Amino acid sequence: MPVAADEVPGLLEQVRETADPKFGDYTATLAMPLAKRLRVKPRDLAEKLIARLNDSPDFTAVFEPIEGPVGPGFVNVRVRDDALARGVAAACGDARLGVLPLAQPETIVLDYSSPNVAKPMHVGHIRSTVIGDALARILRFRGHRVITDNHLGDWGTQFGMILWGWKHCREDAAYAADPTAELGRLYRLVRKVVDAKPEELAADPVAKELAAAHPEAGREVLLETAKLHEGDAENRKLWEEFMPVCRQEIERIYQRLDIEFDHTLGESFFQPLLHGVVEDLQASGLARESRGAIGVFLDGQETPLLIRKADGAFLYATTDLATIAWRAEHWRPDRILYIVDHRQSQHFQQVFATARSWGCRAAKQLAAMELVHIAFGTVLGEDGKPFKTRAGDTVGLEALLDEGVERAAAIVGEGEHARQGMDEAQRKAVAEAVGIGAIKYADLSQNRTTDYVFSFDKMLELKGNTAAYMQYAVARVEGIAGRGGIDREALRQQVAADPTAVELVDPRERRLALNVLRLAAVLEDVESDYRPNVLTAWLFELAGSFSSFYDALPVLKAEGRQRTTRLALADLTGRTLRQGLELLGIRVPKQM
RNA sequence: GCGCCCGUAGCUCAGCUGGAUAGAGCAGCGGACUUCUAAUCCGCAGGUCACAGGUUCGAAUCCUGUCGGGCGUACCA
Repeated sequence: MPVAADEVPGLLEQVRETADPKFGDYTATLAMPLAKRLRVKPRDLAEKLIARLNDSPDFTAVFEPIEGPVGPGFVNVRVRDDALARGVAAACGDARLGVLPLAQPETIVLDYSSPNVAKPMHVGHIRSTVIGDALARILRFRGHRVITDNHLGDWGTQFGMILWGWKHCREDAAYAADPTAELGRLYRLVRKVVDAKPEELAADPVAKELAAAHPEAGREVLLETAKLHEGDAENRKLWEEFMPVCRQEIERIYQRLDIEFDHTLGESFFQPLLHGVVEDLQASGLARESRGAIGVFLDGQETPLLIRKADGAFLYATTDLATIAWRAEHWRPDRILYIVDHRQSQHFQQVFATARSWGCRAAKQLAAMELVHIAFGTVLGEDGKPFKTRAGDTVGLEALLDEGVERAAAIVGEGEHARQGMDEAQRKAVAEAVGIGAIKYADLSQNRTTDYVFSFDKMLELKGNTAAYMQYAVARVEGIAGRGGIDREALRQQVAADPTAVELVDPRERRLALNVLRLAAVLEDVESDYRPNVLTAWLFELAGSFSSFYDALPVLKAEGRQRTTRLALADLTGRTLRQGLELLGIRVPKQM
């Protein structure tokens, strides 16, 4: 058959799960396009293909013999029950649940979260943080060398605001009592003074008065920022004093979200390099002066990428370029992934294009590196507008987490008798896992490219496609093991050593087995489009097939091989669901 | 103006490198707890996939156009 070797992967892509079990487990659609090119009838081609497959011992070891093509030329296959059982047994005995580490791992840098210090974290940060963390965990689990870096905004105008506020309206007592809160207050106050709309200002007498007393506040704030950047001793000292306070505040939220970074190299870290970036780009002819500023003019771009303002200050494009070069030089990654909202897509397009053609020290590395902007949509309120409080402020991230946990706690408190035995500490841990899990899961289960409507009522429904549904399924597995006094480790060793101990009879056992063995394929799909929702969709399916299984088929009361089979399936499903949720950064309580 | 993204069930969304009757959840209706956690399960009902063309054996998916929405578009990040 004249098919070029490099076409094979594409053809194999045309094997997928069937839409309906009556067509078998998998279907291949490759006969139709291939037949067209070879100018033969699709069904004839499919017939030949089937004959060869049926003759191949490798094929028949795993699949039932194929009877013939269906419809225009579909080739439908069904996995042999004994082969499926062997797969379950093998996964049971494997710490990685049957997922082989990648043969060719890459070094991948992930850039996500990146809050501005000194500004309270708000809903706007949740998507980048949660999606980035999940992708980092998934890529790492697959076997890649992952480097996570939190590119903190620690050098921008917001510090000018805080410095100005510090000098004009600080309250020392408040700062002594709670520095974070006072700095937060100063930031919010000065931001209003500087760029609030008239109606917003009217609603805040303190800010209004301050604005009236300092009509030049906006300019003065920029001046404070500029002084900091120029190395002014007083501002620099204050910056050094404020930074740990701000970092601590952010760290507390990350701890609650179970998020850790390998590095936190903020904008300030790259600040000494910025001058060189501009000189370099000018020298290479990529950047030139225009209207007093310096920008990179790219073909097909209406506007330049500005790297230095007319007043001499650098911009975030400058920092981004410096950062890319630094990472290329020091980490030599194959890929850098930026998990940043979709509004910055043009910015990244320009930054990436500039970096690729930039002839700096790391030029070779830069040219070979894959730079990816992983964009996501805006978080909206239930009114379909950007998520704000009733007063019109952005919603603080911490308050959001509190509310999620609080609502979850109310639900944990009521209902099922099994929960009545839990002590206070357990309930609290469950509420935290369910509440935070719900918030993370709601975000991750949405296709990241679209805007998403934030609704506690929906995410804490605790039915349907929510974190709690999966957590509950795991708790049920734990319940079986606990109630039955099962030594799970021994069970795993037993079935791994003797796969014939597993025998799939009931269609629900079969469906569960087919589903639970898909983890590796699903993670591969997640990586190909950087979409965690592929993982959540599968977890939901898996938990669903487990719930049906659990509901209809007794496990502990079964006997002999049937009992072993069901125990093995339950154990494997529990572990797999737990692993999947952990890859999303979601905690899984043993009991709930 | 130009560029990017998006219009799928009453609501919130999957599905988008073309595949068989378009899927979930919620809401609605009807069933299932003396039996391993009912935060569950089983069933019913509900859609001209914005619209119009085109490519194809086959289109929610690819191409073109129209309408509607969001975002971005020179010195914020």
